Amino acid sequence: MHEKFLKPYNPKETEERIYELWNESGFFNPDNLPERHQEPFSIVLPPPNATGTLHVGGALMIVIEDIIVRYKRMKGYKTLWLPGTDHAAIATNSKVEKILHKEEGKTRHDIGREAFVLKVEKFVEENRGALKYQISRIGASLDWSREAFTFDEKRNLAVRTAFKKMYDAGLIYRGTRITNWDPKGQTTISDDEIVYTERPSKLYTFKYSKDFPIAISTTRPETKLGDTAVAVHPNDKRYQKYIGQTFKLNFAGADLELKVVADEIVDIEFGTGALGVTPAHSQIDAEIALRHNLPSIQVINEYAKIKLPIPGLEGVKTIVARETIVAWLKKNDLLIKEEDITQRISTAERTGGIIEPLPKLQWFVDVNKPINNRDGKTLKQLMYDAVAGGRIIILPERFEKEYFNWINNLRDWCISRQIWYGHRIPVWYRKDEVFVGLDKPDGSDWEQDPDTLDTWFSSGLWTFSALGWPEQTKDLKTYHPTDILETGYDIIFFWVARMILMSEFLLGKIPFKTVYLHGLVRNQKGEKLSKSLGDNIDPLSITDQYGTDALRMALIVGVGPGSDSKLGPDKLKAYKNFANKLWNIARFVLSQERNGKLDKELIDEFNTLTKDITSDMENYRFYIAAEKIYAYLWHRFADEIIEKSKKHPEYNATLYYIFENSLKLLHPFMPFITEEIWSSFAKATDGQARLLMIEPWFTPSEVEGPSI
RNA sequence: GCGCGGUUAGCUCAAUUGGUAGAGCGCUACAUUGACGUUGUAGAUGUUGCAGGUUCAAGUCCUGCACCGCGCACCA
Repeated sequence: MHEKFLKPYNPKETEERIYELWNESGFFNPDNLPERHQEPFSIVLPPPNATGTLHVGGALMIVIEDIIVRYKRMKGYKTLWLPGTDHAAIATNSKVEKILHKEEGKTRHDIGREAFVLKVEKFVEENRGALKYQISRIGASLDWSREAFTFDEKRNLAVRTAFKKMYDAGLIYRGTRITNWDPKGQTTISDDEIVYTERPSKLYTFKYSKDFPIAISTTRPETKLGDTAVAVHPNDKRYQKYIGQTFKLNFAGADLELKVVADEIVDIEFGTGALGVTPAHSQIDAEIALRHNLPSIQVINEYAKIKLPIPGLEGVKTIVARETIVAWLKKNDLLIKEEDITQRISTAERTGGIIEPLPKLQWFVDVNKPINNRDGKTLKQLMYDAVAGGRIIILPERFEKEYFNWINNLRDWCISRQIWYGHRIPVWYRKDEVFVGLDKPDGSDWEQDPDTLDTWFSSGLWTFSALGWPEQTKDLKTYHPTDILETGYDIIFFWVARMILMSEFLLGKIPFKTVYLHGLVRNQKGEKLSKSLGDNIDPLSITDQYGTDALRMALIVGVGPGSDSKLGPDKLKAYKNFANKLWNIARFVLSQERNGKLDKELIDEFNTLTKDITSDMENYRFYIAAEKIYAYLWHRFADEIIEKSKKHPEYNATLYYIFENSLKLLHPFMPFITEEIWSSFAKATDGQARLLMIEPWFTPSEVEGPSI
């Protein structure tokens, strides 16, 4: 017996060595797998943010995918798991801006676009290495030779190509719309990047002036400086007589011309049943304005300050302006009511800035335009059909409903951002000319659009851009559509839906066959782990303390797809003990001579277990499979079968047989310790050193003869 | 408002298509220098949130309710 078994299992000493062994074997790369691996199987890694560090949620993602990939590889598939990182435009941009401000007290505008982008790129490069190390420590059997980055040369070509194709099909347009403006990040964001928070607020009911006959309610009196109409419901008897009339008046220093219009969208029950229409600062109001051909007055600028040249208000922050106007209303005896309400505030996901709806000239993806070469279907329909038609399965199933619900409410996707780090929009302008193409057109005076693209635009291409698209590579033909997309349920809209959109339109194919969604990992109190709370546990510190295999088990066991889980020391300790138990089982088995014949009854029992576990693996019930092999090894094999063999050495051959094959079943879950133990057993069996990682998955075979 | 999930042992959670409610941690007692960073043996704690219904049989299916959480919409 190897003397290593005389000491307790030491994960620290083992893990890096084993990972190196796997890496050097070349088997992470499907091209190097033995002959029996023919049928392809592929997963692309959801690329973690290049500037971030791996958190426990990221570790869960790695673990689930590694389990799937290791299982498929052992089953004999030509298995590719493709790694990459995401440039995460807004997140990275704002992170570097923060650092710049902290270290040099400067903004990006102080140092200029070029210098800023260089700074970001340097920062990203430094971080990617650290991230890659973290991922490998979790045991990820990723093919690093194919590593991609959402912002490298090839992916940039993919982005430009995608933009051009969509533009040519009329699916991308430029227009002035009410957008979600983030005053803090100084950029627009998409609807999905908004996070709602509740806060106490006041609902003011007032009259614009003494002579104006209708009172209205608002939570934002300061925007009323830009009102151009008052809308009422066509059936509302109270206001019938005013419909169509126009009133000129002065409101807090602003000269307003208010037309009374009738619109179905107005809720008779709300407030006074009349709605002050501010076309420049409300989505709904802009729609009303469009229907009634109303002018639009912009009140607020990009810094959330009053833009109008009104003495005492110009340049004042919106919140201050609100107080000023309320005071003016009170002074002029126009304020009728002031109620306390809870208001839902829109904030920007990345910066926390309060969203200011502003009319801006931006680029959009049209989700409702019929597409010629897709039977006149819209992008919305393409997204819908892929899932509704069963070509893509979402697990757990309930998320399919959320997916459909999201699509039904989907509006055009704003894809341009005013930040500097990201894929530059491939559009050039010269006077009144607009050129959309892969590269700058010939001739002078062309200027490229200063904006960059929403990071999810490039992420949406990931399943095929990572495989080389637009070039028709061998990898693309072999591995696309990918088999499984595994990610957190929190980015189903951001990412999963956008990938389906892009792949369906650009390739006419689904990007993946199955979507497996995992839940959030929470701390022991059940709170969401967040960086701001400071409890964002580094998975590597857990690995150091308990071993990676224990971390993997603790993350997996008892956690079904889509459900949130808690991670605490108790669970980690339990699986650390299991690793040690396994180590001692190995020590005991190795100390026995391989005597006797196989016992039919015990082998039959083990065969049944194997069939169960295999079926669990095939049906994505990893959390159950892991628990079964754990319970069997400890409480059946160690507690009963080994104990029995102590009095009956003729069982020893059976011990070897079951334990060696158990290592295969356990390997996807606890790859390090099983590989380490296997190395001692493989030699004991036939003197050949083989990696457990590419051993064929155990297939039950009948044992002849009676039980011992 | 529309929709989804949860409610099971002191705690954290399982229970694959309906078939005697389980695990880990914790707790109690006993054993043990044992292959074991201990581990093993035995044990206690449950009207599976509440009220009905279907069924030979319900944690699981149906109806209603309560509480916790989430998504989307509205948010003047």
